[in-house]
Amino acid sequence: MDPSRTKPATIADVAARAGVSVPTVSRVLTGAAKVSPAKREAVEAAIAALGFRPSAAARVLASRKAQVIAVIAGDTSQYGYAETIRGIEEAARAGDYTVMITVVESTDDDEIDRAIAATLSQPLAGVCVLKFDPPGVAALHRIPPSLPVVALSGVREPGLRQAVLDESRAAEELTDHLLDLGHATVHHVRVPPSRREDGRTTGWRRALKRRGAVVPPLSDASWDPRSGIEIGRRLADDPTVTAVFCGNDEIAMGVIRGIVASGRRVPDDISVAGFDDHPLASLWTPPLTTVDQDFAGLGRRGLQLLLNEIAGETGRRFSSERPQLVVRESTAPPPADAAVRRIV
Amino acid sequence: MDPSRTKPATIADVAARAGVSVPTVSRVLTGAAKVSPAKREAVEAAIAALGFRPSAAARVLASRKAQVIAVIAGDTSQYGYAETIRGIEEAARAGDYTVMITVVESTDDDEIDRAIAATLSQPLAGVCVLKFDPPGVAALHRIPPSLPVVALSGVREPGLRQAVLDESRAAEELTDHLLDLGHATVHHVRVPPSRREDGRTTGWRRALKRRGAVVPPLSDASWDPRSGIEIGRRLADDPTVTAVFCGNDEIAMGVIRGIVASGRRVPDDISVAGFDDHPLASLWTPPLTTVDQDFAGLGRRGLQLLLNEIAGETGRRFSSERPQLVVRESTAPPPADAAVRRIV
DNA sequence: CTGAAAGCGCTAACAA
DNA sequence: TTGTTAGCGCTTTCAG
Repeated sequence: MDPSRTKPATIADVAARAGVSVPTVSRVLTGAAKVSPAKREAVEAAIAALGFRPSAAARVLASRKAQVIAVIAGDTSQYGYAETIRGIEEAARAGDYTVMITVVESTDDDEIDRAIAATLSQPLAGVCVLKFDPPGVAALHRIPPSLPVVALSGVREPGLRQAVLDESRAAEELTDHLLDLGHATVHHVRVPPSRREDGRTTGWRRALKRRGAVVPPLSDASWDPRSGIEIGRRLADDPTVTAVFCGNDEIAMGVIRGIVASGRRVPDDISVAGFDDHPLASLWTPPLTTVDQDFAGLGRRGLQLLLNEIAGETGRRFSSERPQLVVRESTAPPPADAAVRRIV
Repeated sequence: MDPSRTKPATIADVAARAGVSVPTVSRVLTGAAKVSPAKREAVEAAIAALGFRPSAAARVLASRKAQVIAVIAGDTSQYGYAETIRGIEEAARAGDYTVMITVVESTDDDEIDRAIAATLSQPLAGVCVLKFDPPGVAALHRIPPSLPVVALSGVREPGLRQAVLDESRAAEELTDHLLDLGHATVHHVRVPPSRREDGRTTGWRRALKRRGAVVPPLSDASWDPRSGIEIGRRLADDPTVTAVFCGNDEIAMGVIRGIVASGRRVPDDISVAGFDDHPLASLWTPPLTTVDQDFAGLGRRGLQLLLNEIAGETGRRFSSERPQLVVRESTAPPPADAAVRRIV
């Protein structure tokens, strides 16, 4: 009587109630083989009446086919990660897959193995690795080669099935925008890089070199927006700094805060640009010039690639998209005296 | 030779290689029964040599015990949700559980069932429902009663195993703070409520009534920070408005933007407070007065409660924590003329 | 189209 | 302590 004590119906219960054999029930469940309309209806009625839900565990065991996608990420609450995961989940749900999340916080192999052990012992259809930071990159190498894998990141790499957001091209375009405004060079604040050099930094450097501008030393920020404040202060103290490109919008907000605290204005004295087009970027004072990254789309594309591989398709192993430059009010031409100084 | 074609080792392979029976391998795996050191070592060596990883599906099927926790949420990329999920995942990983995420976007029973069907067919140890919005609330009722469930939310409700962040107390305190500053009353901008009335709104109303202040009409915002802009404009147009309490920090940022665009100052003309202590709240101009919510802690506490229930403990069914008021610079006494108008 | 028989990889009694 | 014997709930041959 107590529903909480009723144990779930099995396929045998359904078969009995519908007056058919167990394999017939299985056939209507999987839709694999033809079943006469009469029996099919009887089975469906029994399923509904019993509230039967097939056990995924038994199913996986018998069919050797899983319906779970594991997502491995270095972080889940950062804007970009959270959005990417949202896109993955959305696409997975549409394809009747379920998403499992595992966070890896370290780059140490043993720690990674420990973190992903519970997940890898699950029956997995495939794995999505968010390769935006060192832990994500390290985790990629610990996935058994027998599992279909797709990497999502900001830089193309050979030999990998991956969906990317072409950050270096976008960063190059953003740097060009600043240079076009008349700045002699552009400083860069880097967020924790995924490799020796991430796409944003690469694009920035490439634009500077192509235009013959000096490549100033990098500043390194953490993921915490407040880490930008001190960097902003330091940059503001250097009178030759007129343009700063930050690795993400949140750091840009911190940097602006630090610059303003030092008594210099944005963009009048110093232009500051971010990256990502965070939901608050347009609300910031001043509204941020940035690059719109479609993270949710990246997640969807990545999952699609993975599903293709799972289906055994030999087609595309790669999907790239170019983020869009969004010019707002935090970037402007350098102040007149800076321009003069440059010419001299 | 090709590792990608090697099929995974089974427990039988391990047993054969170690020269023991299958159940003995199982015993060292589960640690349930005593095994002689010699055999244990042989088994462990075989496991390592073969890179054996037990199949969770088979394990679940045989033992009827799952190691997966499903998290059902209405959103995953919002700051509060993302942080809560991070806390859940962290605690789950520590307890060797794995976390599965499912998003429900609708409040329609059929759609919810469709969304969670794939997840519920998995062998689940328990379910965490993030009950902060209407889809989350609706989803709670669609979980089979046979499954251990814990609800995470901002308001206590009887009959539920739940971890809460006592929002109404905190909202009351925040409203009191504004009233203490000398404001005649406080306006409220609500984010999509989880019930007829959410904790933030309840606390606000309670404080106002207790202090004998007028309860002004509510404004409703969406989750998009930009929806606050228009509301800010409208509020700024009403000269009697001197204090606004927004349902979250992001909306507060939008509201401030709208107020400033209308030519009024924050906090000089109008005080604005948020809720959540978003990572950018302290960087905003002006830095936001808000309430610090420990979402990650909420997630950890909730998961702990769920683990207790799974372990069959009859102990605490409830865990509550009081968010902390954080006073920064977006709130101040009302302008002198407003005070006069109030006395008259 | 349908049913009978045989597992999937593991754990849980039960003897030994 | 250890091995033997039975399944867990489902899918997959294979006959019919």
